[in-house]
Amino acid sequence: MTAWLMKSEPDVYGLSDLKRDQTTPWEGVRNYQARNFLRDDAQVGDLVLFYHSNAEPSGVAGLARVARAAYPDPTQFDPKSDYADPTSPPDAPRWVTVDLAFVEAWRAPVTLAQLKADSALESMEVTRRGSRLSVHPVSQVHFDRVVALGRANGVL
DNA sequence: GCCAACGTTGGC
DNA sequence: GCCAACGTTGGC
Repeated sequence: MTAWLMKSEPDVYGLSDLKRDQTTPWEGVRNYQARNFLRDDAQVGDLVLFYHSNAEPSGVAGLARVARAAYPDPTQFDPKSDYADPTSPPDAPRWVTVDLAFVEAWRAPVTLAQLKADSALESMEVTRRGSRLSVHPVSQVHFDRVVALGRANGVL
C-alpha cells in the first residue's frame, strides 16, 4: 500500500466535484514521472491526499481512494480533448489514468502554509520550493500527520 | 549528447 | 499578472 498526494485545480475539478460524482477517472496526467507512479505503483485501495493547487488557499482538501488501477487514458485519443496526444501509439498508449473515489472532505483545507510550518512535515515533497509533480507518494508518517490536521478542522 | 528556447505549473 | 522552477523539444 502506498499513500499519495494528487493535485488538482479546484476551478477545473475539485474535491467537491468528486464528492458529487463519487468516482472519477484521474485523466490528463501528462508527465512521465507522474505517469510511472500511476502505472507502476498505484493500487486499488491506496489513499490519496487531495490537494487543491492554484486555489485560495491552496492545500489538502480531504481524502480520496484509488478505485481502479492504471488503464489507458481515453482522452489521449480524443482529438476534441485538451489532453489529446496525437503522437501516442494506439497499440501502446503512452498515458494512463486511475479511477479515484471520494472518501472525505474537511471543513477547511490543510493549507500549504500550514504544511510548511509543521516541523513534522519538513521533508514533504509538496512543501519543497518549485515542487510541481502532480502525482507522488507520501510517507505514511506524513500522510497520518496531514490527516490528523485535516480532521481537526472537522470532517464534512 | 548538449543546451537554448519554449511551455507549463503553481505560489504569491 | 509575475516569475521561479523545471520538463520538453529540437537544432547542431
